[in-house]
Amino acid sequence: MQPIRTRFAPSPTGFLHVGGIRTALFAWLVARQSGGQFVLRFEDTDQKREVAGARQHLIDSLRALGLVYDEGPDIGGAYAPYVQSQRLDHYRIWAQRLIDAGRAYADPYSSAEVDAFRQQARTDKQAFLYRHHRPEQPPVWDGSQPLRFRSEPQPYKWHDEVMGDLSTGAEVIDDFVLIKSDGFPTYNFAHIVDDAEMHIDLIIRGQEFLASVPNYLNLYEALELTPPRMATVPHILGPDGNKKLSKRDGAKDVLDYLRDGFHPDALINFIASLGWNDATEQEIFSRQQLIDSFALDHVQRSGARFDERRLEWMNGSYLRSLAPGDIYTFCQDFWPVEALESSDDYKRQVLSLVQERLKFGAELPELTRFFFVDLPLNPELISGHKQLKKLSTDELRTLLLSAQSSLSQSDFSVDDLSARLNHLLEISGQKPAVLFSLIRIATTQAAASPGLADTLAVLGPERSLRRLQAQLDALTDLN
RNA sequence: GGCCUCAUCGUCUAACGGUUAGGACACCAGGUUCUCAUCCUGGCAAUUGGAGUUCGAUUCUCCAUGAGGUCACCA
Repeated sequence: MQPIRTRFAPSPTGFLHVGGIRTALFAWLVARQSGGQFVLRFEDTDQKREVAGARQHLIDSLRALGLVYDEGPDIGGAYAPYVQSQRLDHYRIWAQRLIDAGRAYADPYSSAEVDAFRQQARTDKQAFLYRHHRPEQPPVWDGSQPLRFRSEPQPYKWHDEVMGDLSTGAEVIDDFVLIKSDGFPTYNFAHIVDDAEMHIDLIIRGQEFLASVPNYLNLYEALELTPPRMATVPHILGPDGNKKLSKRDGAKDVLDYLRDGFHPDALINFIASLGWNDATEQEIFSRQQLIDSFALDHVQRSGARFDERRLEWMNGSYLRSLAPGDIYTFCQDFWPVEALESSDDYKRQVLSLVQERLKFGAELPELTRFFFVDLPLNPELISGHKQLKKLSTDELRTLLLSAQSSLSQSDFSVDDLSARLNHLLEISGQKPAVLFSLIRIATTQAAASPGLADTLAVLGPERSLRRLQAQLDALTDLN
């Protein structure tokens, strides 16, 4: 396989959401798979839309997900700079070539005049084409007017790595703006120059650019450039709508997912599988497996909905597979505040019990708080229990007293606790649903917890017996 | 309105003319001595509609419908 150079070229106008990440991921996968390079480039030609901090945010997001780029704004490379606002001289040179060849001209109209043309087209229920108003004797371009491309409309057929063979008629080709009156190039012009100069082999981008491709092809011809291969990926849709995923649809910053305790590998796996699969029934892919098996022609042509529940399942699957040391490291920032004073050893024991029920890191506090602090007694856990609510207070006390006397003799190893709990089951004649539930509730005051013997063993004798006593006291007060 | 693209279970998808239309998530039921979860077993559930082509269409063609994109001195 020939090495393929790909790029991710976001504009620093906001945070990076899953749609953007997916484009970056696919480009990264192709580069890694082929032994090529993955390039990051900032397309910051619209100063008005720039958002403070967005550049660093993009870099942080890619880093956090492990989408390491080989060349980019902050690390340089053979074709630096990788920031369009620092490449204006490059665009000037290519623009001059077009002017000299008679393929670019100054736009003499005011924006109000162009708007009027546009309005007329709308009234006539037609697509707006500037070239219908192309001036016969345009003024010499002095940089104060927009510079427009003099297109040569014709039909095009081309191949898209994802969408397949595409074609359009000449009616979609227009004289678009190359350089704005503020001196900055448009995306339409700048990306073509940059991709050519940076020797990008394959462009992967969202479907919002699909309609512009014929114009690009026309410009490539005027520039005497061979177009790179192109791949168009459909948008990721919101969870309940059909709209393109946006912040108000619940699209979150990928860093938010990381902050909530989603594992980068799981996030990568999930986003890759959103619209792509290798035609097998495999669902979980390691990073290397993704690199090995990814193929653009297996990317879905229709948009996919973002299903957070599936992400949670996948993340849980990843967390369960982590080795004890790795899950411990992963969870470091998610412990409840009450765990602050606890030893590493104790926290490791707790984690070994809750690892299999953790879907993402931010769930850790609610799952583990009772291991670190005595929760307030919650009478509803008993009064609302379908078995326990049938028992009298005296019966509950009797059961707890026998549990107390047996457990106080225990060394609190899991084996001994299990043996004693089984014995209690026999002598009390109660079902596990009654006896174990009661002891579990008394010692955790939590709606859910890991297995009883395991939980007691981690809690230890002091905490367990104290909580048993507290439950007894509460039941006594009721009498 | 013009142009382009898309269309399989609720969701993500497999089946590149022949399958009882497969898998996963979610959901439901049962099992794993208690809860929650894991794990196991089972269940529910789809080819947008209509014409063609063909011995045979999820698959090819056309039309309809629906959805998305685009028609910026934004990317």
